[in-house]
Amino acid sequence: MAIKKQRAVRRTDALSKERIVEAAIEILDSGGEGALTFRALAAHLATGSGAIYWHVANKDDLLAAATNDVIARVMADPAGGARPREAIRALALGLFDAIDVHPWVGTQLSRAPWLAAIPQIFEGFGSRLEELGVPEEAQFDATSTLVIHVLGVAGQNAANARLHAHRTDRTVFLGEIAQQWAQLDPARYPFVHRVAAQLPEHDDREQFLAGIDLILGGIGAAHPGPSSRT
Amino acid sequence: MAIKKQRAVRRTDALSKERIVEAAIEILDSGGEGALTFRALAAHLATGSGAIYWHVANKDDLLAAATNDVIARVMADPAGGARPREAIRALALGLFDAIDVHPWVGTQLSRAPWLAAIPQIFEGFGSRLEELGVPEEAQFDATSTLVIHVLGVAGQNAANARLHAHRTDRTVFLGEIAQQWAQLDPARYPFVHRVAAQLPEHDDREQFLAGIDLILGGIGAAHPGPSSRT
DNA sequence: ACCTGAACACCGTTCAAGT
DNA sequence: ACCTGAACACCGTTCAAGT
Repeated sequence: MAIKKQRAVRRTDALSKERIVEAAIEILDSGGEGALTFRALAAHLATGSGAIYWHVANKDDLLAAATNDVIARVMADPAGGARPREAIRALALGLFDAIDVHPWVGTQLSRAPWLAAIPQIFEGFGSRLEELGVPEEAQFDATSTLVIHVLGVAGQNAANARLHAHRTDRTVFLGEIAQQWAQLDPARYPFVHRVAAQLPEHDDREQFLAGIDLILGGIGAAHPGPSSRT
Repeated sequence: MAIKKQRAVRRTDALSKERIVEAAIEILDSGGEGALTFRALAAHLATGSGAIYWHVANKDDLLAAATNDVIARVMADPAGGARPREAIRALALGLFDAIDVHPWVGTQLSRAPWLAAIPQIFEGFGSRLEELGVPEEAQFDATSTLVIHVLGVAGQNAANARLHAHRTDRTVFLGEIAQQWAQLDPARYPFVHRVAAQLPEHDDREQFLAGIDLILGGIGAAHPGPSSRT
C-alpha cells in the first residue's frame, strides 16, 4: 500500500527540476552550448516548452543549477588527508578536468560570480591556505588569485571548445592560431614569434598546473610558513 | 578641385567599418552588451540593418573589431623606459582600467582567444619577462599565467557589470552576495564566512594587482634573475 | 559599389486552456 | 498542481530590389 501511494505521488515520468537539469546537462555535453534551447529540452523530455517553466525560473536559473551540479560533484571528492599544497593542486586539477569534460561549465563560471559554486571553490582553496600558514590578512587576495586562475582557464577552454565543435582536431585548430601568430611582424612581436611554435603541442593541463604552482610559489615567497620551508 | 573630388569620394555620412565599430562601442558603453543589436545600430547610423553587413561579416566580427580597437589603444600607451617589473604592472593596470570602463571587452576577451588583441597582450607581458631574465623554457607558462589572470578578472568584472546595470550601487550588490555567503553553514564554510565581511569594501583593482604581484613573486622565486636580487 | 528594408528562421518567455 | 502548445516580442542574417 505504501508502495502504491508512493507511485501515485511520484510518477516515473513526472517532471522535476532534477530531471530537467539532468536532461539539460546531457544536451549541453553532447551538443554544446548552442544546442540547449527550451524547444530541444522539451522534445527531449517529451513535454511542452512551457512545462519547464513550472520547475525552473528561466534559462539562467537552469544553467546555474546545471553548473552547480557539476561543481558540487567535484567538490564532494575526498581529496582526503593530503597535505594542503597537494590538496590545492588536486582540487585545481579536479576542477580543470570537470570543465574539460563540460566546457559549458567554464562559460557559466566566468559569467556568473554569484553562483553557489563560487563560494564552494573559495572555501576549497582558502581553507587549505589557512592550513598552509598563510596569514589571515593575505588569505583573501591569495585565494582570489587561485580562483581567478581556475575561472580564467575555464573561460578560455570553453571558448576553444566552441570552435572545436566543427573541427577535426585540437592540434589543427591550435596550429591555425600559431600560423596567424607566426605571420605577425617579427620586429614588433618577437616573443609571440618564439612562442608560436610551442602553441600547437603544448599541454593545456600542464600549463594550467604550472600557473597554480607559480601562484603557490608567490604565496610561499611572500609568506614563508612552516610547511614551505625547504 | 582636389577638395571637391575628395568630398565626392568620401562623403561625410558614408558608412565604413570604422564608423560602424565606433557606433557599436558607443552603444556597448552606454547601454551594455544587451543593447547592441543590428536594429539599434542601424537606427543609430540612420541606415538599414542590412547595410551593416556590407562592411562587417557578422556580429562576432563586429565585436572582435570593437574589442581589438580598445585593446590596441591600451597597448599603444608608451609605458616608456620603466623597468620590466614596473612595466608589467603598468600594462596590467592599463588593461584592467580599460576593461573597467568597457566591461563588454572583458566578455569578449574571455570568449575569443583567437582575437588579434590576444597576441598583443602576450607580447606585452612576454617581452618584459624576457628582460627580467626569465629563462626561455619558462617564459611561455609564466606569460600565459599573467594573461590568464587578466582575462579571468576581465570576465568577472564583465559579469559584475551585467548585474550592476539595474542596481544602485556596487557596494550594495557586493553586500547582497556577502549576505548570501554569510548565510552558508559556518561549519562547512569557515573560510567563506571570514571573507564575506571583506567582500563589500574590498578594492577590485588592488586585489587584481595583488594577484599580479603574487604571480611575479612566484616567477622570481622559481627563476631568480639579476633584477630580482634583493 | 553600396544601401534599403521586408522576410526568414529561430530564440526565450508568457499565458489561456486543459487535466 | 501541473502540463500543453500556440502566440508574442525580439533576435541575427539574407536577399531581391533599388541607386
